[in-house]
Amino acid sequence: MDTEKNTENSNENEGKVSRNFIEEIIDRDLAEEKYEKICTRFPPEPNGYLHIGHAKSILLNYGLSKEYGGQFNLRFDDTNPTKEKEEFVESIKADVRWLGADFGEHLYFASNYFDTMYEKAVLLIKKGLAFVCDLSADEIREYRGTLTEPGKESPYRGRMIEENLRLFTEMKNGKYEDGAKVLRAKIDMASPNINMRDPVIYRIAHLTHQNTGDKWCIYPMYDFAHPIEDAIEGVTHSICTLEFEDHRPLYDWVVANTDWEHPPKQIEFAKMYLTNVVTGKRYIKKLVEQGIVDGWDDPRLVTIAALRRRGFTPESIRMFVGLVGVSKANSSVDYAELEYCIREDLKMKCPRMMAVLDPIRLIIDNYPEGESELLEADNNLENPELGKRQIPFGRELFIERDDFMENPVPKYKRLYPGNEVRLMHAYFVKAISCEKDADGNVTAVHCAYDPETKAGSGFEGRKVKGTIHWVPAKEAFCADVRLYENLIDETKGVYNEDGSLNLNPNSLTVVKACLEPALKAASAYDSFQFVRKGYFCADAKDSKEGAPVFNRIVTMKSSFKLPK
RNA sequence: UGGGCUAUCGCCAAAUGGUAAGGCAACGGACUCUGACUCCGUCAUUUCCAGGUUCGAAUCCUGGUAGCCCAGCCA
Repeated sequence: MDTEKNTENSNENEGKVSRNFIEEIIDRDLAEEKYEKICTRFPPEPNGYLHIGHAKSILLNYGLSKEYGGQFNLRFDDTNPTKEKEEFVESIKADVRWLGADFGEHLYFASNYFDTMYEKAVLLIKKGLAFVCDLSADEIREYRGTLTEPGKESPYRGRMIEENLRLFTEMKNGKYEDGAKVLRAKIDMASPNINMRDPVIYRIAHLTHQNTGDKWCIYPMYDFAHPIEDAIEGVTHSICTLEFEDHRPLYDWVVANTDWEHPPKQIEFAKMYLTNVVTGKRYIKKLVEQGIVDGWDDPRLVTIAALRRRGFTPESIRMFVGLVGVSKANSSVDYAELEYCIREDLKMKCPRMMAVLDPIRLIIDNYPEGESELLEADNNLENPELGKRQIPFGRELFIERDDFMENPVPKYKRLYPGNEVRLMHAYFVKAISCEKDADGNVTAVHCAYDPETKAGSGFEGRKVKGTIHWVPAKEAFCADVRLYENLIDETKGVYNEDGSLNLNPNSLTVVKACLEPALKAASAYDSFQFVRKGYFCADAKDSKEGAPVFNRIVTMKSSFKLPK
């Protein structure tokens, strides 16, 4: 397993011309012998499901640890019991593993460090660098000043160390109500960086924590807790997103004043957005809570769970993350880039079955009535290792409605009266005529086949320009499948004034599709491709009784546009 | 309007004073048992703008402009 991963990694790095800015920082640190071994971490708060944006962070951190022979930790940043749920820690662990970021034994919880954090807070008080403040939340906000004006000092700022120590102990012991007091770092109320204006580092909250239960009624704030968590674990490079840049001075202040032998260092990179997709945990959460989507794994979402359900492979996501790179410029990556990755990954490794989404009947007039035969087809013509399957073939088939045109447009090379095409894995057929209903819609096409042209027979007599897919009319079975043409449009103003969401999941259609019999053995095929239809996802949730369970994506570029 | 950060092709993204990589998308063409795949070709005389320094600037300097982030006892 390990060797497999290593070769994978080295392959990915092959041909890599430049290092990203984080690698440069690490190279420099290593050259200066600041660290012997590097350690990175992914520190989610367990308050939702992971999405594609997190995948970038996970894989970045994991990749770095691999590249430098270091360590990778998964640490739950569970310092705020109001938001966190057990359900989410399980899903996050599963998703991280699924992505291939192996954290081994290095699974940690920030809440397990509460004792140390408390001691470090006491240490700050003893150093005269922290004080207990009785101001209310509103008062603290007022005293903080604004973006353009400095703040003013809290009247409690000058409390004696002994008093602070006593008060803080009392806070811990539950003597005070929520909000009555907080512990604040004593830094600089006039700092142009608001984070440095005596930030709150501990608050009172009489809540049961999912991990520590009722042991604590005071909880550390992110800015205080995070650097300590990193330091405790020996994290060397604490990689986070851009919005924490302003917090770095505070991060460094905490690290510097709480006495660590090997201080960690924070590095920020830009979050990744995908075009036309709702990224962002808060928005996804809203969609789920408002019932606009089926759940956290609704295939229209870009949560890891949804991508998995829709058929994306871990490999494809790793490729994607590698392709988009890391920088400090805000960016929105085209969804096509993700699709490229899944196509690329699935191309060789999944069987390609035939399915017809919008069927019309194809009648082979010169095929003997009542007869049928079994044709042998490669599951993937580019990869013989995937084996072969048998497909029943007979006088009547279904083909795709738009694979026939009574009056073809210029350059059309599929079926039209007088034109001959190949039926995939079968014979050449030449269209003769068509039947229509009262509204003029084509309902059936009559054609003649040439027995000489059987697939695999080595027939070289003549060539055809088009090949179309089909399904045997008698043996094919129908299933409801869902089509996801597009995800959800992220328009401006995702939220309305009243807090409701201004989004429409406009992209889901349930379609009756005719599937080839081989798909009935669904367990044998966990993925298949379907051509010329954009992408196509069959999802178990809406399948009718007896329908196979598909859980894989089908994606293919559709590139033929009818000339106007 | 205080502070922090960022601007290189439609979208990502390299280039670290030596003459604008690469990928996605797009567009031509070849091939084809799916108009896919594959292959070949095209796609920034110019790096947000304006000046300056230099033999030489995306890179350095000066001055603008635009975008993102920060005033939770959230992370």
